[in-house]
Amino acid sequence: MNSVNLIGRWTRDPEMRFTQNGKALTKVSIAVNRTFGEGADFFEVVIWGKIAENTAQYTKKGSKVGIEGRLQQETWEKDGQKRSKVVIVAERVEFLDNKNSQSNPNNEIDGFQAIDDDDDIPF
Amino acid sequence: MNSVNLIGRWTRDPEMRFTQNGKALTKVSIAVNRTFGEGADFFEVVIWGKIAENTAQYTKKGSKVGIEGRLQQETWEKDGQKRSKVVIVAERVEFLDNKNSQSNPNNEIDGFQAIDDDDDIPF
Amino acid sequence: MNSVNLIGRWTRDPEMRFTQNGKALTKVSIAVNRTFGEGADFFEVVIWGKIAENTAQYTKKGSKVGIEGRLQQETWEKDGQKRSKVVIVAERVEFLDNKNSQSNPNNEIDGFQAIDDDDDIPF
Amino acid sequence: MNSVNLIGRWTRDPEMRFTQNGKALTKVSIAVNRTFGEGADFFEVVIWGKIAENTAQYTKKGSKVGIEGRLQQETWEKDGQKRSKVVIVAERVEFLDNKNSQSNPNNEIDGFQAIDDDDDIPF
DNA sequence: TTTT
DNA sequence: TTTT
Repeated sequence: MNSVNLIGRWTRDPEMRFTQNGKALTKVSIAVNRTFGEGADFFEVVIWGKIAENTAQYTKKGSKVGIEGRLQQETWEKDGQKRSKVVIVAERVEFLDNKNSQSNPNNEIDGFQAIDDDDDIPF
Repeated sequence: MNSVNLIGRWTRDPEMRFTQNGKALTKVSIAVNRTFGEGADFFEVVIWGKIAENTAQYTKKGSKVGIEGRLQQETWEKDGQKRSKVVIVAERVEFLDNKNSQSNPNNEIDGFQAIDDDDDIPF
Repeated sequence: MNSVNLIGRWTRDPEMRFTQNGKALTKVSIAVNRTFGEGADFFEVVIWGKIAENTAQYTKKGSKVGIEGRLQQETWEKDGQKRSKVVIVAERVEFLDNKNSQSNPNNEIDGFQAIDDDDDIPF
Repeated sequence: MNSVNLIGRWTRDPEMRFTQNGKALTKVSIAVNRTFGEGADFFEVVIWGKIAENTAQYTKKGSKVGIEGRLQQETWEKDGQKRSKVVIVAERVEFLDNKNSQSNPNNEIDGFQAIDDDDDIPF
């Protein structure tokens, strides 16, 4: 079991690219406010596939989002040193800014996005 | 382990009362939209203590909220029949309507509310 | 967002069947102990696909499991009355009885089972 | 909202100490197996209060546990460089080794431990 | 209806 | 009984 749920705001615009095998990959950072209003924690978020595309397209720095995902340890080498950090792999991203509820009455982009990209999800 | 995380909207105004021992108790129902936009699920939510008061004071029918809590089985008797249902006991409620972000720059009621007033530890 | 995480024990043997479209469906009930040892809550669990098969094959009444899933409201009619109840749709089931850690050194069935076999809806 | 749920095993013995203000603090590291059996992720876990004491007393390297908690960003300075890492603050720890289910039929230490230390929780 |  |  490895499950994470967060609500927060992007601290910068989501950056999307395609990997060599053609899969969309978005990286972004989230600010999660602490319970009693004293500051925030900042985490790195990694998103794959169709929701990576949707997130890059429909959200930006400051957007409020809800995330369902899991924790992952990323490891790499730098100067012969093993380094590692914890990131959140988002499996669902819910867009929580209802600014567009006027202009988007059907709420099509508000709500969870599908996990996968290699398929058919209407979006 | 018993952990639930939801984002949704109240389907009616939260109803608060005080129990005999003076503890605030709010009951409300939440609509949680399904992933692919096809309908919603409706759940009953029970809130205790200070967040019960805050929820009743600052949210209403239609308010968007994030909930951290746990599942609980409520049981009772009716006509000599044992009945039971599942409710969510919310230990934190995050108010997600940023309408008030203008009028409430310090964001005091936006964000998680403390669990406790002055009593026992629910967590 | 709709996310549930539980640890508990099956209160009865998982019952598996295949739906008309050939998808495995397992129903079972879980007992989740409360924090301070006073009793338990009982919830109904619904499992689809390959993990439905694995759960039916490798677990039984009394098995300890961890569940990742989501809440779902089931509705039906009885005597012209609309009825409804809350169930947990398990998207992952982790088998926590390490009795078999001897006989199953590779731990292949201990740990999360994949959600799907070969089809739609990864989540 | 900031919620994490994990099942895994301690990679080393939990190390407990008391802070200056007399609060118990346990640090430990957890290995969480990936879904399809390919490897594990390793995370640092921080535990406060009574459950810090219980965890140090009743678990050790290799113990299987379930954790409910939240993510926290720890920051510090090293060589004039700002550094930061993500840790899990465990608010509940469930002991999942049922070795003692024989010798401990009442299961008193199996199950969640309370969060706080400044009180009375029977344990 | 209930698990350990 | 239901929210947007």
